[in-house]
Amino acid sequence: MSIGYACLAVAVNGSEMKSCTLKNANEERLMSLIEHNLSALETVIDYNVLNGIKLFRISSDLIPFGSSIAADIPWHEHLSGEFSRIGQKIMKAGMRVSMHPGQYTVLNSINNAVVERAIEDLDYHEKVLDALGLDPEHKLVLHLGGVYGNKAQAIKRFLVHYRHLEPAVKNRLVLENDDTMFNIDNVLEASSAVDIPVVYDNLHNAANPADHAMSDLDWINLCGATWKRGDGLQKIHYSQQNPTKRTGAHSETIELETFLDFYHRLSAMDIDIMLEVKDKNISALKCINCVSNQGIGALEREWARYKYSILERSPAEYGRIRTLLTDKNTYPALEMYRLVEEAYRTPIHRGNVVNAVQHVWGYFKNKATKTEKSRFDRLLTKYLSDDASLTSLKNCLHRIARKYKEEHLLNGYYFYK
DNA sequence: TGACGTCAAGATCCG
DNA sequence: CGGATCTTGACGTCA
Repeated sequence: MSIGYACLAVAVNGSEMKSCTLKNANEERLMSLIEHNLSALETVIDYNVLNGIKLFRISSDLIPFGSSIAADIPWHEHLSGEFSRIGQKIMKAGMRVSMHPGQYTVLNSINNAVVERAIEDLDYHEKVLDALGLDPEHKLVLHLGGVYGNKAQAIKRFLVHYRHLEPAVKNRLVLENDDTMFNIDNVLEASSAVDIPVVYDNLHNAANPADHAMSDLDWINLCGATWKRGDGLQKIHYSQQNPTKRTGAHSETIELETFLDFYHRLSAMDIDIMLEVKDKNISALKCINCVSNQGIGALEREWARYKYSILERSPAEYGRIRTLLTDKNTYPALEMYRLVEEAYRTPIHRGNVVNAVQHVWGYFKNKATKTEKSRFDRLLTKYLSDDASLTSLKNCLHRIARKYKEEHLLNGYYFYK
């Protein structure tokens, strides 16, 4: 059982992907972007290994225009050493990765050109996982596509096109229910015709349920049967509704209570859970640390990252968590994250913000230049009189932290959450 | 024709 | 000039 997150890591220095617009793309530029992105990927993989995260989705943006203009660039040969090194790290850590072509990859389109591009896109994704040297347990997640007024026909067309895919692609392909068109029943029907494993997405199911209602657990059990030997553990997507956005929109963070309730209903099922949530690795670590004992050290590392963003909201919670972690013979993960969530529910008060800002400034006050100090002072004054946003004040500190390479601050959540 | 989702690039505005 | 903030881009379907 692994819990993971998708595509990008928050507050992980050097993990950012780069891209360019189509009109600025040329072979040289793309190649340098690819080199950069591959190194960013390695940074994320290293971070995952270090933090015990064993499930991760690689961003489709790894190779910009990977299925169109970059398809002619032999990046996998130029960078074969890097790819296989990263792949080795993934395998050695027992990490499982995946990729997920988005809503615009439509294999069942009624437009042949769109189908062609979908095939090229799948080939591209397969090429990345292949370059990493990963076996078919590392999956490619796909949606069925469009309905075009006739679901049965649309599924039929998907199956026809599916049968013509490269075997390597077929070996990795898994299908997911979507939040507007093909519900989990539709996907299971398509799956049964050609034996494609099915990824159950709980929020998509809530937004777009099957005709006959069943519990998450029952659907997960049904989908479990579609995962065969060689496919690896059954995989599901888990997310929570964002209360301020449209139905089906992912939440900012995973609420522990709700997640644990879901998780415990799975009881002893050995499945991989991909979280789809805005704060990515932050929620993944929270969930991982709460479902198994990762050692008090893991909690201490988390506390080091949360520290100033908790202080910014609630000095009381800050004090409680500190006290909680003093006994090194315990593993108070649940209590710690409950206090963290409580602090994040606390409305932000200017006094607490300034207190946290001053703590962070403490890292630089002896080495900052005159200009940096006066800029900081000026912004702080303006913030106090409501003439500057908290964001600009924190961005100012973030810049200084980058300049002086304050890893402790750069790896913390303060500048990001 | 706009909305949908996603992220970073690009453009523009501000002091 | 640097930094903050808005807009665009790239993808395809559907209302």
